[in-house]
Amino acid sequence: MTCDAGGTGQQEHDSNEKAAAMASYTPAQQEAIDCLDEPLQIIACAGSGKTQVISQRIAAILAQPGVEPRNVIAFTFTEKAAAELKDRILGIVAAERGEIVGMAEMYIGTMHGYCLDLLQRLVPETFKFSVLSDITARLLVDRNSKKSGLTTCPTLPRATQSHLKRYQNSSLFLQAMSVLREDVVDDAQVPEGVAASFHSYMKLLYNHASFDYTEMIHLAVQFLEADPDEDENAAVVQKHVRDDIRYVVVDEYQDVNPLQERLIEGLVRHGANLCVVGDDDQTIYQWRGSQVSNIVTFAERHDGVRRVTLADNFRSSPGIVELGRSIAERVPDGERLPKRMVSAESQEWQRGDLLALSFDDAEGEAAWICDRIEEMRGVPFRDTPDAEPRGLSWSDCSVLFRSVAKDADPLVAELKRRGIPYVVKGLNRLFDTPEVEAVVGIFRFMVQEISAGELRTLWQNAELLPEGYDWPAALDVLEQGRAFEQGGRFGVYNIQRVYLDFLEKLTLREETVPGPEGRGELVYYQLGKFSQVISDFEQIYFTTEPAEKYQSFVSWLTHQAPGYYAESNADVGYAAPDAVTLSTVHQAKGMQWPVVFVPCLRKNRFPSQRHGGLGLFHVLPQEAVEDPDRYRGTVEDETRLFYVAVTRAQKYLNLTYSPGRTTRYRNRSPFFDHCSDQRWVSTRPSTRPLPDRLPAVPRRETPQLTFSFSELKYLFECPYSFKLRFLYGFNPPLHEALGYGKGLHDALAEVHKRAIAGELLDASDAEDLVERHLHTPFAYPELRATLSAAAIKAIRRYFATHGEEIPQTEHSEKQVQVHVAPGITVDGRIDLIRRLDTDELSIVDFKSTDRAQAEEVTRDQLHVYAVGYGELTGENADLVEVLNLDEAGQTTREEIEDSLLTNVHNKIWEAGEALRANDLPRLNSWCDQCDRCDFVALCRDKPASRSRR
DNA sequence: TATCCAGACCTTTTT
DNA sequence: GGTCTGGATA
Repeated sequence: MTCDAGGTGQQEHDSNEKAAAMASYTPAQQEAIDCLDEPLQIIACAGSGKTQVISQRIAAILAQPGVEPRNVIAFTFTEKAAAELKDRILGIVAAERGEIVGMAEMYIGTMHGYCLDLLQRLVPETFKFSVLSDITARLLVDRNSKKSGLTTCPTLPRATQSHLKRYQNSSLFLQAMSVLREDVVDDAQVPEGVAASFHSYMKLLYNHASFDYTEMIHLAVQFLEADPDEDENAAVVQKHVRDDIRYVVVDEYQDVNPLQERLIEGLVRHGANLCVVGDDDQTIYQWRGSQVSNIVTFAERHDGVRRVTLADNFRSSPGIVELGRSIAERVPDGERLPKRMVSAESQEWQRGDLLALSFDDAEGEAAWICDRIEEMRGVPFRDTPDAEPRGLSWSDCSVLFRSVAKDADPLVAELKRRGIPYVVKGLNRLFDTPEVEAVVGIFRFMVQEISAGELRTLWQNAELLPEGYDWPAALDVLEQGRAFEQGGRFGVYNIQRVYLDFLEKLTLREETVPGPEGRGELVYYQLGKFSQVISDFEQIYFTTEPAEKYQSFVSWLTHQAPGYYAESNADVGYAAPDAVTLSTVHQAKGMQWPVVFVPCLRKNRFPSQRHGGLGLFHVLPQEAVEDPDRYRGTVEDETRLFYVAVTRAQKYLNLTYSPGRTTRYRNRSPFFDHCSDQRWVSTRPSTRPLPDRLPAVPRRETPQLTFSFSELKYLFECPYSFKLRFLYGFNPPLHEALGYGKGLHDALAEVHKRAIAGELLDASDAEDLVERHLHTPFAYPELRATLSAAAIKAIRRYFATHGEEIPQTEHSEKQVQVHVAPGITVDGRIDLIRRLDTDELSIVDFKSTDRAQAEEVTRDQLHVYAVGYGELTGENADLVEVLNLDEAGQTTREEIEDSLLTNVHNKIWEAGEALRANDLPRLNSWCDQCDRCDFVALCRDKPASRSRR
């Protein structure tokens, strides 16, 4: 599920009223919107209404005769930006032309998501692949430290060590492995040993049926570039691109890396129109490989490019805009596109709005910031020139740090002391809390690193022992769990199981957490996060020898994991709190606030000094890479980052400095001095009284919610189980048979897709299909054999009972989408849609006995599919069927009724609203739902009348 | 005043 | 491993 909880900053939209009244585009904006047939490059300065222009242009594309939504692709950099853009486009299209059919088939999202989707729709060999996160990729490499090529990867002579080391250098290794695929690399310059490591790593990835983030795009690009006569998959992919793709829009083009550039080229090679949107001044991710030269040389690389510059800033006062411009112009001319941002004067500038102040120490600085935040509360502010003024509130203020982790502490302490509500983003400290220390203690006890007494002390100190807790029972879970010599299979020694059982026996529920009101929620959030930590680890180490597995887990917890997992304690739920935002400048990209603080402007911090340590260029010679400096970070990069920080402010900007504790950070940042010299900026606070206060009104915003069908299913079944699963992050224990159901689905998907293409498979293909699609990484050998035999049988059975209907397949894995209300969208795929002999159109959902991902399909869910299908095709299906692939399985078949459809629509809407209000209660009493629930032990006791299974 | 050297310190993060 | 700082030295 993706959700822009917003909460903290307003997205870069000029508010919805403006969107509605936006008959008035500037000439430049209108030119961009109208240009549909030439390659278009939009240079969008900060606050220039970029998202609105893109949305309007896409609406114009869709309004052309003969253009269908599936002909359009729009890439954004984050899922959040995608949700925002999608909602805006749907809004415009609905207002201009009412609902249009097939919107689910317009791709708006990240390039990674697109490539994964493309592969898993068109290339059967990839159906079983799953995606590794940074964390799980690193676990995989460390677990297979030799096989992955990590420890055989040589370093260059000037490094202090000759090879990369397990654990210590795995993230560097992964960076190098990514750069080798993402960048333009001169193969001749890559040391032989590194090339060999790369080969090993790729082999490991494919053997594990896993993509890392880079590989999704890399593989898609290979299919786009390969000779279609030589590669069947390439032919299929390229045919799809040639037939379907007519418009490609790329947002944040300045952050595109060379591999992504190749993807874009591959998609438009057959004549699709390309529009790129970006601002070279806001490139802040070079260190991740993005290449500014893409945007600078775009016009040279394409014929007949129309270039439109959106220079009007609708966000900020002239003071902010001019200050921002002076910062951008610190970057030498040759490195940026010429442009001149001007203020559209949406905000008024007054002397004293922009301050640059020095303090003697960090405490003084923090105290002043808090004073200023309190002082700003209630100050009249107009969101747009024609809006009624309202009083500023907490959520109108944000504090942007170069490094939250290093610099935010004094301010956090002061905010806390004064009781000002705040939200911190980007803090890497989940593992510092006593609660998580106590949880880690569980596993340190299991490997006999600490005694039972010490464990209990940890839990006491963390204040996590509920009233009347049963310590011996809880301890017994751990004793049992560590009886490794009993010789059970690895699957028996399930870490997640132990963890959940321990919490159960301790009777630690959200409401039994000791302490003040609200602590239960925070603690449960931490416990849920930890459940995720376990999942990440077990996903890679599940099949390791139990004793070794627990030992590895503990050392991973102590040495590696603390660096990975961010805690954001106030982020529970979608209800946006009225609070001051503390965040890094990076995370503030795309946001705006009336009041912005940029504190701790110290030399060596902002701009940040260059980093030492074993780095990328100890593995790859820098000559192998084009423009190696971008991986190192330059002053110009920091300048652009500072530019981003300053241009977040709409009206009030407070730049402050205080010396840091160490000599290194004692001096003022040159950025601070630059700003002090600008005439818009005052170096003393104004003594002029602030205008009369209004009541503080927090900005209202509607968070974007997008959920999948399965998430919706949980929300319908039991809101509290949804909360445990998706808000807190609890994961059920991994099951040994995991992957069985997915494999069956995938095999049948291939059958149906081939049928659509006119190729009919039969029972004799069953083994081959299972071989290709069944991936059960957690099964022990006998189980794997059993599952494989069962799958073959199930598929043969399917051919026997439904073989005749296969030619009547209309769609397989059809992507559908239900747009329930502004900001609430449900996404999903329908397994199969087929025409029956009765000429009725039927929506089919496959079911299999895969305990770990049992899809208890409800009538509601099927009707959601029906609604989605209706929105997609404009045509209503007649039936919904659940087809059970089990031996004894029964097929159910039901007519679709209009009244049910309306009902479901309302029900989704209600569920979305409840989610936004954070109203996710438990079911009233124990019921069948609870019997099946993985987390019932975290929720309630089993009534005595229910017998144990 | 210029130069040398020991010692301290070490960011950002989406997919 | 690279960079910055400040005190020691020429």
